[in-house]
Amino acid sequence: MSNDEYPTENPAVVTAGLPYANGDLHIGHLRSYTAADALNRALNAIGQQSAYVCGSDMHGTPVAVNSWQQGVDPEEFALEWHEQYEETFPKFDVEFDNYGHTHDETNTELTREIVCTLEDEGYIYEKTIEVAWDPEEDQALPDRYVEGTCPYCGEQARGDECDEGCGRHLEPGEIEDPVSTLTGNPAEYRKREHKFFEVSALADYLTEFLDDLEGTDNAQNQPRQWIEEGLQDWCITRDLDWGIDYPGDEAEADNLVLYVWVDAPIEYVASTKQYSERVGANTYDWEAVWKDGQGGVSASDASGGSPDERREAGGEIIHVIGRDIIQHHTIFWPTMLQVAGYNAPRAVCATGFITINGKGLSTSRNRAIWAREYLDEGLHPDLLRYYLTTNGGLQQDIDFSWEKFADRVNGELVDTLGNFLYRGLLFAHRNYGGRPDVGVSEEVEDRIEEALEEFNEAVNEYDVRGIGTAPVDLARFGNEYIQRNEPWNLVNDDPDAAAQVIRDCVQLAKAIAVLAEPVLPGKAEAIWEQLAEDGSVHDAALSAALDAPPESFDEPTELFAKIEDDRVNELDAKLADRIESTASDDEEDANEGTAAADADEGTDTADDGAVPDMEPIVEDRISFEEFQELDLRVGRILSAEPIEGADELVRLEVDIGVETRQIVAGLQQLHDVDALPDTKVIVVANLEKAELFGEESNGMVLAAGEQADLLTTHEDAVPGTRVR
RNA sequence: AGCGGGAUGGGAUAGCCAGGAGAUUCCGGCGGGCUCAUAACCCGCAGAUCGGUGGUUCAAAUCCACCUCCCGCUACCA
Repeated sequence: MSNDEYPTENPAVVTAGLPYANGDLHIGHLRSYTAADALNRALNAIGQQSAYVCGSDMHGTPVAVNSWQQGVDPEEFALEWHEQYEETFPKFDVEFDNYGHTHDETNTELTREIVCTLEDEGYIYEKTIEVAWDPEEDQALPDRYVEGTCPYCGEQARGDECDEGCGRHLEPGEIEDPVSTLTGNPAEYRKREHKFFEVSALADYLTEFLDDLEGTDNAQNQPRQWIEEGLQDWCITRDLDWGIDYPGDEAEADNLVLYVWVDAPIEYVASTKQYSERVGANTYDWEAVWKDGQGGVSASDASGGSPDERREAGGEIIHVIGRDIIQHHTIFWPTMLQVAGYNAPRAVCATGFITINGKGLSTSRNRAIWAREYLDEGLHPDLLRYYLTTNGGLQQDIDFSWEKFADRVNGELVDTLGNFLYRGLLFAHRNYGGRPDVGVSEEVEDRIEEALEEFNEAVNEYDVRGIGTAPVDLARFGNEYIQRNEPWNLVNDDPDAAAQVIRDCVQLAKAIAVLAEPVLPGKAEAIWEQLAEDGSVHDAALSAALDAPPESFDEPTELFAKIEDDRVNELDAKLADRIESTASDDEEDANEGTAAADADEGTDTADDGAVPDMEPIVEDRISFEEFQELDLRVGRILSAEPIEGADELVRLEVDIGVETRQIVAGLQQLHDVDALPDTKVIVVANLEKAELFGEESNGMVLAAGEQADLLTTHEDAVPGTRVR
């Protein structure tokens, strides 16, 4: 690659993060696919050769677990999702030049080849670790395939994480009393050889890589921190039978499969390769992009040449991803590429998250706008593309609500852009049958050139928002221009001047079509047709914005329709109902009170700040007997001292009458520790023991809220008195 | 708590990396204009000490330090 301004001499590739073949697509996904799609289209428009590739991520434990639970073959399971994605993307005009999947032959072969190179280069080593094993099925139990007891807190936990207890990450082999989630049988531990990729040896390379990396700030700053903290080597194999077999006879016999994050990013390369093979290397050469265009590089050449030299030669690799997978794209992936002798990415653009009505998107709570649902509503894809790409900067979190959506669509697309095009072209058609036969005025030509320049700058800064707002800004100018010149009066007073103004408007319309193509491809094509232009706007270069449109064209039609308030309310109500019903399925009538109120009032007051930051009262009532299970006692703090190395934790000796307990509490920064002794407190005496920072905590001291306001007694109840 | 990302007129956003004109645009409010156009469009007004405090500088929204609050990740939330 280069760090030269686009367009460069090298071919470019834009990739979007692979969708995981395990669930429906929603607007969170769509945000990065539409952004990357727009970026790719814009690159092409400014004359940069560029391809847009992606594919479905088929492997990994979740697919294995879910398909197994449904009793279907994992390949079949994942392929079904893959096919759905493949059908859905074009409906949003997300046009991949190639869309493959990680289980196809190209990716499988390429992955094995790359892993072999990593081995040959000496960056892979074996290490024996203990893994859980189901003796009956004679199968290893990675990650979520095993449950058991957390060795730290005694809670029920998953193989890789104590998810309901202390939250600790668990290394393979740590969990006690392991049980197979497949059969429910007790699992045993077996020693297994696994492969590790020596990421830690490449810290210097990564630092250098990050210095040149373009894209969003977060993709550059986060990994710097991880490097400073020290990089861990990366276990790249799993005991699974779903995935790409680890190359080599011995490993294959062992049933070792590559960790899903090894083969997933390689799909970027594989997908580019498939595209290249389909159109021919003369048209698009994947090796020129990913290798260095010098006819392939052997591993030894790769490590020999300086990174700079290899960069100059290769293509412009641009990754668009979600913020949650920065680590994979800025640590693991570039080190793999480097060792395997491939080119480094030029840019990593990490998008922010999306909230719905101000709350976090949650697929399990059904708080999401699903891709299919949006289409079923009959809404034009360009509307959502526009909203998602122009609402804020790429790395900003953005909020979605139907109200905001309608607001932007109506104000910017309908009133500004749509209305300018319609009034201008209608005027032109009625009075001149098309484009008046005069040249463009200098003012308008200058303004269009300025717009093209801004567009070009936006592309160079990966500023998708700027790409999307460029046509709207130009339309805004158009409205101001036509208003200022009043051609409807000039038609009678000064026909030549009128013709000039309308000529300018027609040119602006054409420029808008060209500028709108990346974000509003469907609507841009419609403008193109209204102008009776030949060919497709998708193939038009940016410079076409200044070429004269055809002399005659038909009566234009309105490009966009307003989204009326009723429609917004309807969409909003549907969303609210759906979230509501999902919630009630889950937790019965936990939200009964508010649900009833909402049903009557519509959705206006549903979520808005009516309730301050207080947590709602838990609606599920417990019985008196259940309450009795809590053994609450009055206690008196005898001593308190900070725990070394912990910021908040204090070790307390508490007299609870029958005995003295050691209890660890998070009070250090909220209380004067020296003043704690002799304070009376309320203790949960029968809470199970926990270990924090190596200290046993035998019970829990009650305190209210963030400030840890300690609960105490009002009169003189003695330690040990039961609270009821 | 550590680390990232934020904080800009009533709401939402741009500008910050490469410091200097009246701080951008959208929604909303007020007043006016136009009538070609989808009650659309245009003009004007009100409204921001650019989260706070210091510092660097001739000059700070922009750079530096510290702090406060929000959002994520991680977590010592027993």
